[in-house]
Order: sequence, then C-alpha cells, then structure tokens
Amino acid sequence: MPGSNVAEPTAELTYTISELAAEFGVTARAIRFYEDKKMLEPERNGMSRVYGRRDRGRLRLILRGKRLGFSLSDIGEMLDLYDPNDAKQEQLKIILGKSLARLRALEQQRRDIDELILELRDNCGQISDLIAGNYAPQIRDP
Amino acid sequence: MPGSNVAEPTAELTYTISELAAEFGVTARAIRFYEDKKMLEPERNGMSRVYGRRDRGRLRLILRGKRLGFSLSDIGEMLDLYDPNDAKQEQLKIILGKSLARLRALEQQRRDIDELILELRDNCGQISDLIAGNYAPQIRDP
DNA sequence: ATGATACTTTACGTTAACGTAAACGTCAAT
DNA sequence: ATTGACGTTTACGTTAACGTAAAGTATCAT
Repeated sequence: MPGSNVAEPTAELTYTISELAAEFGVTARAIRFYEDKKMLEPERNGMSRVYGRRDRGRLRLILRGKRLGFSLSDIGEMLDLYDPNDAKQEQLKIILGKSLARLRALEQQRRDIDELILELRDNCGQISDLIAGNYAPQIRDP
Repeated sequence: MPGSNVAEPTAELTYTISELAAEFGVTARAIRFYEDKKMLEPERNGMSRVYGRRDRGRLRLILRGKRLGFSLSDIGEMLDLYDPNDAKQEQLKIILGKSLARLRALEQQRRDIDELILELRDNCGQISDLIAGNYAPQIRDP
C-alpha cells in the first residue's frame, strides 16, 4: 500500500531525460547543457540521470525564461532567486535586491509587449479594411 | 513661415547615425548591421547616411523587438507587416495571416510574463518575511 | 596643410546556445 | 550473442548578432 511505510516520505515521482525532453519539446542535448551550466542537478541511477519534481520545475522556468528572451546566465540568476534555501541575512538582502531588479525588467517588458500588441492589432485592422476593399485612408501622425 | 512653400512638404527632420546611436543607446555598428539585414534603408548625403522619421521609427521597433527576445529575422518580418505599402490582394491576406500569428505569439508571451511576475512577487514577499525575522513556513505544493 | 573629428567599407574575431558526430555502456528482447 | 533502444561523454561545428581593428574619405578648425 502506498503511504503505509512511514520511513518513505512520498515516493518521489521521477523522470528520465527523454521524458522531460519530449514533454517540453526540447532535445536531451539541451537539457544536459543546462546541467553543464549548473541550472539542473539530477540524481544518478548508475550512469543515467534521474530528474525529480524540483528539476522539472526548474526546467519549466528555464524554458519560460527563454521564451521571454532572457540569456541562460540571466535565467540562472533567476533560478537562484527562487530558492533562498540556506541564505544568511546579508545574502537575503542581495537576493531581494536582484529580485526587485528582475521585477522592474519584467514590468518594462510587459509594457513593451502591450504596446506592440496594440500597434499590431491596429495594423491588422487597417489591413482588414484594405482587403475589404476600402481605399486606404493613409493617416500617419507621429 | 513654415508651410508657406507648397512645394516643400514638411522639411523632414533627419538624423545622423551617431545621433540615433546615442539616442537609443546602441552602437553605429549595430545600426549599420540592421541596414545590412535590409531592416533600414537610410538616404545618403554623399557618403554619409541620413536617417528620417521612418527609419527612426523602425529602429525603435527593432530595439523593442530585441528587448522582447525576438530574432532579427523575426523582427524583419514584423517590420514588413507594418507597411503593406504596395501589396496586392493576395499579399495582404498573407500579411494578415502572419500578423495574426504574431499576435498569438505576443499574447502567449504576455501570459508568460504575467506568470513570472506573479511568482517573483510572491517570492519577494517570502524573502521579505525571512528578512523580517519570521521563521520560514516552507509551504510547497506542486 | 594639418590634425581632429566623424563618417565609411572590409574583414576577421567573439560569445551564446546548442547541433551533430563519434565512440562507448547497459539492458531487454529476439 | 547480437540487435536495438536508450543512455553516456568528448569534442568539434554552426548560427546569430554584433565587436573590433585596419585603412581610407570628407569636413571643419586651427
């Protein structure tokens, strides 16, 4: 029975490298590369890598960061921000500072996106009008 | 008097390459590189490049795209989407299609950002608590 | 006319983020 | 025991997006 053994906490669901690769649509090479960059640190079953919940979560964050255009070293920092495991008071303040800086960057990025979306939507409207047969208005103010 | 000369439209304010470079905080090299990639096409005064309002606007879009993590070729496409100058009916539909695809991508990216911001904010809160002296709750559900 | 300054082209160098090939280990099934 | 299927390491290749150095041109001030 699961849970009957008190000495066994939660039986940790694990993943192989190709499972993760398939799930997230990346190559195993990439995942190993992230490990090389100290962004993941899977267990080993003999020779093979064994990924747990934590590594899976980290991989998700890595890929999300990539979609947002961050560099791996940037993402590496952000990952560290996520688990202030054993940090001393002084460390914590530094981490908090970096986190806040990241927040600023992300909020700026949000504004960029919103602007782009608005402009693109507007543009789509104009194109639709053109297709619909309207003679183009050609309004262009700075 | 400005506007008294009918033959002269608006006297076009122009910029040199280093003006633009300074204004946007990039190098002249980068700007020339974008031209190489057909993303800008400044006039020439003899040998020197002369940028007008349009190129300046395009440069803004390029850099905004970069901040959002798009590749230059992606951005190149997006730029084309912005001026369906002399497109035929069939072209317009293609452009509209690509524009809508871009919109989807951007909206996805917006969701990514919002998630990240939320998580980071939450994290900042926890760190602040730690600094404030609270004994860490250690709540972690998948 | 001579620097100083700002612009140009050409071309090779660099970094990040993997791709790809080679060469090998391991285990299950045939 | 050999053939896949999957895993591993090592190492070299590739692409994007410029950096940087070299060498020349144009303009302006002294």
